[in-house]
Amino acid sequence: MKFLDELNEAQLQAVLSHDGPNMVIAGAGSGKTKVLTYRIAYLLGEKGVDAFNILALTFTNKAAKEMKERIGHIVGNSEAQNLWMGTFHSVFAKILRIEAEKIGFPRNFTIYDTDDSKNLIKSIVKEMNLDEKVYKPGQVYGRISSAKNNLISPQAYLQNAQAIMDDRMSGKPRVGEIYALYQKRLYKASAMDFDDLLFNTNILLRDHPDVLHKYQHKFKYILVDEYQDTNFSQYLIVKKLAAAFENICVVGDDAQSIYAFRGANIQNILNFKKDYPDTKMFKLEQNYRSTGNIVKAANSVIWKNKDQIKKEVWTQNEEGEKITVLRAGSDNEEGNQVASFIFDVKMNNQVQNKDIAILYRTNAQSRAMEEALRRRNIPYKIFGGLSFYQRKEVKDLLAYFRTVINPNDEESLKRIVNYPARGIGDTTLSKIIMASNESDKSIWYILENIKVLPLGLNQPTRERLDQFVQMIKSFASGLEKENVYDLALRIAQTTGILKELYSDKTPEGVSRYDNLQELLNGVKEFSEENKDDTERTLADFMQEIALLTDNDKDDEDNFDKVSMMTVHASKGLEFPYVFIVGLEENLFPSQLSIESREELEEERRLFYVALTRAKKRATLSYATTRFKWGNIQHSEPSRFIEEIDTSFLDYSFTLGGIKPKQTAFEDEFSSYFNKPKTSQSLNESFQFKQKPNLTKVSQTSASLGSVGQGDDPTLFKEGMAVSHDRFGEGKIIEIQGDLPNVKAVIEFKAHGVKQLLLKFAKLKILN
DNA sequence: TGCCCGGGTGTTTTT
DNA sequence: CACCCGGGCA
Repeated sequence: MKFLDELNEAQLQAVLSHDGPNMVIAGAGSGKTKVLTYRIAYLLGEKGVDAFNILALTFTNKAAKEMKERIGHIVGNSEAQNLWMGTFHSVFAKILRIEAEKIGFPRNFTIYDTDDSKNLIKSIVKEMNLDEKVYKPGQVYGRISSAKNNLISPQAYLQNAQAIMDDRMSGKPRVGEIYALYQKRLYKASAMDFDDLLFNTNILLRDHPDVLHKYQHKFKYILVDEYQDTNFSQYLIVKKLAAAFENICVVGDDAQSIYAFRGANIQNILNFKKDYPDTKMFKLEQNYRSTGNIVKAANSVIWKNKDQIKKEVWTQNEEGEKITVLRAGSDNEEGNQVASFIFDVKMNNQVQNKDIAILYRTNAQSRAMEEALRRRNIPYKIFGGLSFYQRKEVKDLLAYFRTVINPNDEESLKRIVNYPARGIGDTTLSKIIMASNESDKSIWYILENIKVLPLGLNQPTRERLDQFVQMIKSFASGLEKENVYDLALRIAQTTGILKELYSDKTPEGVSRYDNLQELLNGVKEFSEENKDDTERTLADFMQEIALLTDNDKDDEDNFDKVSMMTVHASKGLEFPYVFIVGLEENLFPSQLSIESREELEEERRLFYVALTRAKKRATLSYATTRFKWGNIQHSEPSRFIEEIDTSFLDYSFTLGGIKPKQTAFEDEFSSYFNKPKTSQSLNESFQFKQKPNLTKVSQTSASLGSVGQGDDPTLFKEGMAVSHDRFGEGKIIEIQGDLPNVKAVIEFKAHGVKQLLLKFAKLKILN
């Protein structure tokens, strides 16, 4: 095969070793995707393996799509089309639909997204009369998710000593019960959450040897990309499927494992050899992406980690420029420095915007960067954030689609039963929900029988509910015979959603309407993509969309913009010029991670990932003060900067930096002088919020004529009598926390005990 | 039913 | 600080 000469020796060996267990440790930028692609092409083209017998699992839909395209180029699209290639979730969702009945689910089960799951948990917490402040849906969901990723069922969870203790320690002893009820509700709704797609696949393969046998023999060759990011549930699926032939090839880089916090287990890659003693291991160590300086700097950092597979990434590329370090007095100034640096880089090196990326640890950091780029008229695009499919109006219409496909889907049903408003209020709904939970029948079942069930609802209400049921049924009758776009449009029109948004002429309303049009266009495209003769249904559309994220959509209008994203989101990407910002202790590495070695090592890997995105030049920046929770906080440079061997660093730019003592006012002032003086930017500079001044005043001197707000937080002591605008008079029982987030526990005469943040509470001292 | 206000809370992430 | 949520009120 002629394409094989495009590979280096290590890559070639990894491609040619087609049978048996193989592990490819692929350093950053070492041509990992190339090896996977050619390996599959080799199996297809040279070894005569049938595409239907190959299973390739990737981390994102995007990766799967790109790889399929590349393989298509080599062996032809029709052949590539037959590969089973996709994310764990999408591949096993497909299999679960085929085998659904075996584990007691209908084929049309709904996939709940994270929002659905959290809403469901929220209603369960309410039902159990638990405190929502204690049992926060997000946290409970996290617990349940990690249980599922470790294949711990609700029953097992309730008896799991570790889980019981953890929950007790965190003050949430009833998580196990919530989990059990949550699972019951999912079942009643014929729904699975993301983790269930993997959990239930495990159940399916465990309890049905015939099914296991079938897929073991179907997938004679299994390839797993980003193996370092698999969790236990995924690991076990792969292990079971591969057990018959052991033609399994995993590709990954332990140094780039950055998802442990959501259940990924780096041990999966470290222990692969134990599972398959015959493993042939290949190391791809030549980096084709970055300059010598960047590669060596990255090495010098990652070698500080204890947990790793020994390897040395090297490159033949030129040494390139050293890594620049920028130091700023504040987060805003950091933005300005980075923006002006970008400006210079563009001027001096003929660089396009799309060649540049700004990477940060947390999303919140994007704002200072945005403002600075905007002021210099540098176009940018932020990755991440609210996804198209999570927008309210989109979710609303999708909820109709979901209800039509699976009327048992309670989260969707609850969402739309009274939207657009049709006189079915909360009271009515809660009666129905209660009846549903008591009888263990779905809400839909109750609604279908609403006319004969004695729920204490009046005649007109029952009438309206019945009309709703009839409407959904009329849509459902079109599922099999109506063209998917026609049906979708009919739903959007008949329900009145389109009309409702069309009449809203505010900018937001217009944009919502546009979003619905975009969704409908998506359905139209989907129906026209129809390659085989079989008509694609609305259920097919939802199946495709449920596991899609914005990153998977092709971006049309991002052809020349600076990319801004979290380091996590940058994995697998590369840019000639990379700026890693906010390199400060307690930010990167994150405050949450500096206590244990394992977590700190993950932060270090994260930094390694960030650094190795850069092809030509990397710039690191930090600020000595930063706004956090509305306060200025002092910060120290990140240990990761110091961990880079100094011979690869260029500190000269930090010397001209503005002194850390500078006040925020001067900061804004200087930034004003640094930027092009167009009238527009002049206006913008006046729109700045004057954040720090107020805070400072209240922290240092006692209320200098503060606008009748309340007394200075430092003056409050335990035992004092105070008064509050709303709660009236009370007595301070306890003072907690540090300035400026001091909390007071106050017993009010009329309202009982409350905890108030002094900086907000506007408390007055009596006498 | 929807708006306003006070209060609470947060700042990895992806399927 | 900025955003979200729930409660109170019109």
